[in-house]
Amino acid sequence: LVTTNRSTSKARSVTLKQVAQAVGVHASTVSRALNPATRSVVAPEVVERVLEVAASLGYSPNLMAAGLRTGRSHLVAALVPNIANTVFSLILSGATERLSAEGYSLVVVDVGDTPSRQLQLTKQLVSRRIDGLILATAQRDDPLVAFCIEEHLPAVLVNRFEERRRLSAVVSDDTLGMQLAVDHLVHLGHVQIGHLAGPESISTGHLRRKGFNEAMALNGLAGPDIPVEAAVSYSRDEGAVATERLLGRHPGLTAIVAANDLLALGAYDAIRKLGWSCPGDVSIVGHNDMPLVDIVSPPLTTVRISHHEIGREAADLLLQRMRGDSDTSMRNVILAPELIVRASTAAPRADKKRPGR
Amino acid sequence: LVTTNRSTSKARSVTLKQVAQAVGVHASTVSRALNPATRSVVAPEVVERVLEVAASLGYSPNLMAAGLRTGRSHLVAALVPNIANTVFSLILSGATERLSAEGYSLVVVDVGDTPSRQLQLTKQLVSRRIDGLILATAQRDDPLVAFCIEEHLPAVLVNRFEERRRLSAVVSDDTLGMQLAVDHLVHLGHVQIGHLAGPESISTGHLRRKGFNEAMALNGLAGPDIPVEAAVSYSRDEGAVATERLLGRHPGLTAIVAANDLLALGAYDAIRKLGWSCPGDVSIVGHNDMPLVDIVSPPLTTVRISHHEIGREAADLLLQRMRGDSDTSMRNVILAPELIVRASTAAPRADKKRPGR
DNA sequence: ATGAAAGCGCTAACAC
DNA sequence: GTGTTAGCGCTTTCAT
Repeated sequence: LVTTNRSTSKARSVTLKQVAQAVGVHASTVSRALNPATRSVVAPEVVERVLEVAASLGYSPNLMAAGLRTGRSHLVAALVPNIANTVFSLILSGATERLSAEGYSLVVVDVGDTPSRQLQLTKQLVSRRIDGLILATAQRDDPLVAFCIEEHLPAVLVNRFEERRRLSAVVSDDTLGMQLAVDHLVHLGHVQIGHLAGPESISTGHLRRKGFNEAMALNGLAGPDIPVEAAVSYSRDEGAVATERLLGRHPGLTAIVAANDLLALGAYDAIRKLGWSCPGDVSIVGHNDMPLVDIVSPPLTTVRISHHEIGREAADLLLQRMRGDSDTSMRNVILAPELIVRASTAAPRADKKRPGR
Repeated sequence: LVTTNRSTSKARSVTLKQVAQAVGVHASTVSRALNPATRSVVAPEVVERVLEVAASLGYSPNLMAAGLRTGRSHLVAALVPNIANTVFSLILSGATERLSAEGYSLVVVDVGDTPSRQLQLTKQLVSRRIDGLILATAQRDDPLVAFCIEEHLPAVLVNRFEERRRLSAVVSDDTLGMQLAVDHLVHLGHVQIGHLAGPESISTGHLRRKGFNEAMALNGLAGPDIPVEAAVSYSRDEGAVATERLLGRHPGLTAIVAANDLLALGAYDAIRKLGWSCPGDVSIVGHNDMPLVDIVSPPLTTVRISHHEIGREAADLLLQRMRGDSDTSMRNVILAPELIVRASTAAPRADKKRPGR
C-alpha cells in the first residue's frame, strides 16, 4: 500500500532539461552543445561538461520531439514489392550506406504489389512525416508516384522507371542488357530465340521486351511472329507457367531470354517438368544476377545489374532532393549492366532431338 | 519581390486544428472523433462531419506529435545481421502480418554482426522511441540484450537464443533438427558423418553442434574424435573454407550435416573444387530450407524451420510485452522443424573410390 | 457531448 | 556565450 519510486516498469527517459539542471545551465545551451552544427557557439568548457553529464546520465535525445519542432524526421522509407527478393536487399544495402552516413534511418517496408495497399502503407509513412521515399515498386503508370508528387514528398525510383518520368530514377540499362543476352545467344549459334517477358505494366517488363525485339532485329532475326510470352508477375511460379505457354506455342525454340532471374528459374522448373534439359535442349539467360543463381543447376548465365551502385546513386539523388528546395532537378541515372556467362547457355544441339511430350 | 502564398515547395500539412475550424468544433473534439477508441463519446453526426472534412482536406495525423504526447511511437524495429539472407525475410513477413494489424510499423534494420555497430544503431532507434525490438542478431552472450534489459526496452529474440534467457525467444528446435538430419543419413547407410558447424558464439551454432553429437551418440556413432569443424560466420564463403578443413582432417567422411543452408552451399563449392561430387562422394544436409535451395545443384536436403510462424509468434510475444506492465512474462517458444529430403543425400558409395587430391 | 488548458521534449528567434 | 520565450501538433484531464 505504499507508493514507492522503484522503477518497476518503463523508466522515464532523461530529458534535455534534466541534463541542463545537472550541468547548471539552461536547456537551450545543452541543445546547442549537443548539436555539432551549433556547438561552436558554446564555450568549450561548457560543451565538455554537457557531453560528460549527458553521457553519465545516459541521455538519449527524443527524436520525435526534435522532429516535431524542426519538421524533419530524418527517416527515409524504402518500399519494396517483396523483401525476400534479394535483388532489392542488395540495392538497399547500397542506399543504407549513404543514408546512414548523413544521419538518416532507413525503414524498409514490404508492401507487396497491390497499389491500394501500397498507398495505404505510404499514407501511414506520411503520417510519420518521413523525409523521403525510395520506391522499388513503380509501375509504368503508378498512382503512388502521382501521390508523391501531390504531397510534395521527395522520392526516387530504383530499378524501375515510371513512364511519365515525373520522378528521378536510377535503373540499369534494360536495352543494353537484352542486347548483351541476345548477342551472346546468337554468337553461340541460336536462331530460334524466345523471350520470357515480365509484366508489361512494369518498366523492366516493357523495356526488356522492347530491347529484346530490337536486339533480335539487329541480328537479322526479326520476324512476323517473335516468340514472346509475358509472366503475370516476377515470380518463379509465374515464370514456369509462362514458359509452358511459350514452349507450347513455339516448340522449336532453342533459347530463352528471361526478363529476370526468378522467371529464369521458373523456366528451369518448366523445362525439367517437360523432361528436357538446360542447356542441352534449351539455353536460358536470366537478368539481375541475384545471389545464389551461380549455384543453381545449371549455373545461370545472366545479365548482372549494378545493385549496389543503384542503391548508392538513389540515396544521393534523394539526399539532394531532400535538401534542395528546387523541385526542378529531375534526372535519370542509367547504369550499364554486364553479361555473366555461366552454364545455362550453350550452342544449340545439332540433331534437335528432344524427349517427346 | 512580392511575397506570395504559392505553395512552391513543401506544403505545410493540414493540422487537427484546421480540421476543427473547418468543422466548427474544438480540436479536442476532432481528436476524439478520429480516434476509434474515443469516438463513441462524440455525437454521431459530429463524427460524420469530422470524418468527411478530414478526408476532403487530406488530413494526415502527425504521428510524431501524437507520439510525443502519448509516449508511444507505434514503431517496432527488427534487427537482422544481413538483410540479404532470405531466412530473415520470411520471418519478418510473418511478424509484419501481426504487427501491422495492430497498427505498428516495422522498421527493418540491417546491422551486420559487429556488436558495437549494433549497439550504436540501437541507440538511434531508442532515440526514435521505438516501442519494441525484434532481434535476429543475438549472440549467446549478447551485450545488446543487456542493453535492452537496462533500458526496459521490450524485445524478443527470433531464431537464436541468448544463453542467459533474459529475453523471450522464438526458435526452431535445433536438437530435433540435428536428430532428423543424422537419422536420415544413418538410415541411408552412412557411418562416417561430419558436422559443418556454425559459430560457437551463436546459439544455433552451439546447439546444433551439441544436437549433432547427441544424435550421433543415439545412433551408436559417438567416438573420441567426432568430425566437427566450425565456420567463422554463417556465409557461403566461410562454409567452403571450413569444409576444406573438415575434409582435410577427415578424408573418409561420406556425409556432412551443415548448421545452415549457406554453409551447406559453401560445402558444395568446396566439394566441386575438390573434383568430388555430391551426393556421389559425399552427402550434404542443410538447415533452414531457405528459398532457392530446392533448385541448386543438387537440390538440397535440409531441415525446414517454420520461418513464418516464428515471425508471427515473435510478434505476438512482443505485442504482449509492449502492452503488459508485468515484466515477468519471460517465455520461450520452440517450434518443431521438418526434414525435407531432396537430392543432396544418397546412400554412400560401395567402392568408396573418389578422385585423388 | 464539448470546450479550455496544460504539456509531452525539443529548437530557434530574440534578447542581453 | 547564454538565457528567455514561444510553439511544433497532438492528447487528456478537468470543467461545464
